[in-house]
Amino acid sequence: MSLNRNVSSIASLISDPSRAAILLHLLDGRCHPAGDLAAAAGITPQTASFHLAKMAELGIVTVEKHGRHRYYRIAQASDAEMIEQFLSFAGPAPVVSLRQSDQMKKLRHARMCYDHLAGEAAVRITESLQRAGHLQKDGLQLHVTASGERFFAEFGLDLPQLRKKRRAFSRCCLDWTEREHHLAGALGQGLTERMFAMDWFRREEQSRAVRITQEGMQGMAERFGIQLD
Amino acid sequence: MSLNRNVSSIASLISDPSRAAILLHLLDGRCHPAGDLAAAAGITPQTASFHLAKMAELGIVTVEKHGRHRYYRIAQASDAEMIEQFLSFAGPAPVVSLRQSDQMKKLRHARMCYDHLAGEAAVRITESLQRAGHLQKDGLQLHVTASGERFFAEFGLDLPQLRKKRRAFSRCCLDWTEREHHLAGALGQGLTERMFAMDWFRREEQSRAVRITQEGMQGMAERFGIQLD
DNA sequence: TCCACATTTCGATGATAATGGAAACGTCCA
DNA sequence: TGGACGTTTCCATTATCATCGAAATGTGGA
Repeated sequence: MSLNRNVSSIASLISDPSRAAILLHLLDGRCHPAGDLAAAAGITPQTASFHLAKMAELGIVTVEKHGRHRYYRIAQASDAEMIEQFLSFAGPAPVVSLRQSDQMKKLRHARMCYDHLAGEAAVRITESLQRAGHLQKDGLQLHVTASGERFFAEFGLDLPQLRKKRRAFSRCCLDWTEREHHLAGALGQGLTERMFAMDWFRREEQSRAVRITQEGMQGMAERFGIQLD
Repeated sequence: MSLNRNVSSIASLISDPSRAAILLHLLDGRCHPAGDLAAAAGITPQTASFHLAKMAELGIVTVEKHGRHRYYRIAQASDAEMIEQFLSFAGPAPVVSLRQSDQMKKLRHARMCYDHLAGEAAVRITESLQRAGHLQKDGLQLHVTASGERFFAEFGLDLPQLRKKRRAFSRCCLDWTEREHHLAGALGQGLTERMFAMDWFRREEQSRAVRITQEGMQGMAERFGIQLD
């Protein structure tokens, strides 16, 4: 009567502080060279390489060689969401420094969750889309309604194209700072991409945090009826 | 930039196969003497005691002394739900034996998730309550509507009493076999208790599985419009 | 009072696994 | 071609931790 092998291996992945630090760093959805991850976790390159090899073997991260660098990233959005969800149980990390608290505020406000937007902004957008009848929640799925089809098309998204991708089209992702759901899947990714293309958001350097621009404020108010401070 | 201490400690709790087996056994919400848990995990009483002490220190389980036995149980429903959710990521365990597959079928059908019903039956009931307009989903909350108030009262639940409990009144709990939400919180517990009182369900011995009675079949059809096989 | 039994504490053992030094490999650049 | 650099592989060290035997604690029953 033992648990699935996977449960234990996934849990032990997170249970090691060094690996947890690496994963947390990778949660921004970007590619990171091994050296950066070592620095982020406070370990030597050898040790980081050891951990990364282990994670790659489990299929949770993938490598891409570019010159003498090897860029790692989380393999699947669903894994990133799993880690995010796990974070939501433990609650936000205890605040140690002012600088950290400031960073946490930014993360809570808006951040990347692998390849889509998370945080207050994402939750509010998702709520707005449901309220407007563009999305309809059904279990862990978020169905796009007929009006939603029109809305997203007008917003500049190519839905048929997004549906073709080999991943969940539209689904919920639990937000660990807001404890609410936000839009994930191909649609979440596409919407996020589009909003970045319109310069509504800009990524902070070296962080998962995302900054909302003036255009973003205005656009969110006009298109989603959301007032963010 | 390291993760919260809790994240690692909780993860390492699950990452050990023996502890995982113990936790899985405790997921039925019942109290279990230490010896039973040792047997369930396939370890000696000493080792089980060691693990249980560690879990108790983290506050994930609590002890109750009765004579020369010490009964352990999962301290909080939210922790049980956390473990259930974690299971949902890894998916169901690989089937090894026919006996196991049979047991899994039962679990998928109806089981206890700490103190409330889970599995297909629970998901269907929750869906039905939403469809009938008695419950309304709002993020992770499930609001009881005015018609819901009447329905539950008529069903024999004392809602004001349930609201008084020092825990979430009504919330979603992700079902790891169905990958859908079911009703949890004080209301989920109360509803489950009431259905057991009406003899709609009966617990299997030594298992989290729950059997539906003839009365249950009939009642579910009449009250919830659900046809379970 | 004595023994059986459930459980814990203590102590020793053994296995596992994270870590970093040394060195090798491959790539970029001069 | 040679050297700097990012990364990995190999290897030895170390620390941690699960495990169990032995013994202690505490409870119930005869």
